[in-house]
Amino acid sequence: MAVQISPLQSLRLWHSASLDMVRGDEPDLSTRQLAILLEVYLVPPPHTVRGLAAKLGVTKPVITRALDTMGRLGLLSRSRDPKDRRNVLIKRTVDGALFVERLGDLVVSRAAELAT
Amino acid sequence: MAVQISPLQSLRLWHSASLDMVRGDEPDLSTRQLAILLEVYLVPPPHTVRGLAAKLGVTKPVITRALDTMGRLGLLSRSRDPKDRRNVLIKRTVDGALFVERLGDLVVSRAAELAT
DNA sequence: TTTAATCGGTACGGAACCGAAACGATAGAC
DNA sequence: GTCTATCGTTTCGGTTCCGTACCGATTAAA
Repeated sequence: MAVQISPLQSLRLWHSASLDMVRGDEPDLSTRQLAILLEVYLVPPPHTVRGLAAKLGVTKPVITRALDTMGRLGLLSRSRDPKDRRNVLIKRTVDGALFVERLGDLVVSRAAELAT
Repeated sequence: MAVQISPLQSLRLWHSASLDMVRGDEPDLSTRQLAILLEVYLVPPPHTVRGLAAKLGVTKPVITRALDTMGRLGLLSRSRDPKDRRNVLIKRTVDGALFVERLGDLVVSRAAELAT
């Protein structure tokens, strides 16, 4: 079932959601960081640095730095792939799952408030 | 008419929209910049630096810098308020309106692709 | 007219980020 | 065992951003 939404509603939804993120206590993530976070939590594993870099169309250090920052925030973690120790597997965390869950609930509640 | 959307759909929608922004040619705006841009284009004027800072819960220099950056990109412009020359009024631009319009269309098309 | 309040912008030191390039570690080919 | 390719990370110089504090300009109050 596709979601029915008008351009103006889309913008208003994104607007209020962005405002909530900026105003919130948690440090607001950059667009790149958010894209990485959602990729990890919405797409089935495994996730590697190289794979994420290709998916986002950015260089590897961008991913490494974003993982450093979000790792420090506890939103995700890294571990070596035991099968191929060159790889690093990006894993979900409990805190990260809660964060993403709150994000989804936030959008839902903002969407419910939308007028035509 | 409120928009009906589930948490998972919300996250998938934000995910694909973020990916589009990151992958796009245009430099991807930060969450704060996007919040400012949408505030200016969705809320009736006038918009001042101080007002935006209060609305977003950030300091003035954050707004000044964001206006510098997005002004350089042609997404909005500044001009002194002739009524009270201490104020700076933030104004919309043609390029900015087109950018925001594309953003709305992008979300709509991504929403249409969503499965349950 | 002097004083105080209010605007946006700037200076500052520190932090995070950028892409390109080089690096060590690991794995596979020969 | 020796190359070679492929990982993720680090280094590099340069840019952008952060909040605090201060500045010049403008307005309003005394």
